[in-house]
Amino acid sequence: MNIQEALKKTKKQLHESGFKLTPQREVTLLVLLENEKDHLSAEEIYFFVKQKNADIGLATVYRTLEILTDIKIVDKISFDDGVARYDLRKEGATHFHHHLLCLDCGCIEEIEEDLLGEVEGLLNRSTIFW
Amino acid sequence: MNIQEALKKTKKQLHESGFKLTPQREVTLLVLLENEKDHLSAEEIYFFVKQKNADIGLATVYRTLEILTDIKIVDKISFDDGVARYDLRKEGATHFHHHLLCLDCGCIEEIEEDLLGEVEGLLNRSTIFW
DNA sequence: TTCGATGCAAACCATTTGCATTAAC
DNA sequence: GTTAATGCAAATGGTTTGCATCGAA
Repeated sequence: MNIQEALKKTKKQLHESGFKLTPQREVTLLVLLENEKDHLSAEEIYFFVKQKNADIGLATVYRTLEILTDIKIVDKISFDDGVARYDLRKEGATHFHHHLLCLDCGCIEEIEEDLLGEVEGLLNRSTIFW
Repeated sequence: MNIQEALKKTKKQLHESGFKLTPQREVTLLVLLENEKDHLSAEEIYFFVKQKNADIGLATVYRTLEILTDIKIVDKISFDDGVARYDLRKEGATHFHHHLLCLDCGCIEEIEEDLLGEVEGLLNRSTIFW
């Protein structure tokens, strides 16, 4: 699926969840899709969004990310550096995946293997993994 | 191992790492040992420490917890609520364990099963798990 | 005696919020 | 036209830091 298709799909999800489709939300989604491999912080997303000549405030980026987290389009990740990062959910992913954080360079890698599948079966939906 | 033994042992670890054994550090260790089952935040630890009539500032608690994290006596855990929690390492534990956070009541449970053992074998010591 | 440790208050900084204005529906 | 969404600036709150003092070694 290319970016335009994915954008269309996520916009539809937003709309179906009862939210208005504003240009600010659209450009934030676009930045997330264009940087799917990275784990961007709100400030970084704000920076990229501004580069697209978007008229947007940082608070709106935060508010948009909160909505996207609520409707499960992105996952919010907290490492110990005091900055939350946001990760687009993989197509069809039903649960969180893990990350490796390099203590030397700070880079983040994803663990592809499904480490939690077995345990998740035991849990109800009021529970999230960490 | 009872609390007094454990305290003696962790104090030794602190000292062997080149840190001074101050009353503030000792009482912080004691609170951590007495609440081993909980996942206390710095503020909560400060509260318990103060209850022991200790003359200590919140900044010292933070500084002590940073040291204890560095020398691997505790693990620092970040959920998405903006408060770091601190978890005494289990005796002989060589890697991080996982947590379940209840979205209704906020309680935290530990996952006993070793979910990461296999993958850890692939990694060098510059890497931490999340 | 020395140098690390402490307490306090101020600084920091990511995130949230109040409010008047704007725009999606 | 209604109501949610936005931008801005101010507030929030957990954590860190500067600095003078203290005390473990």
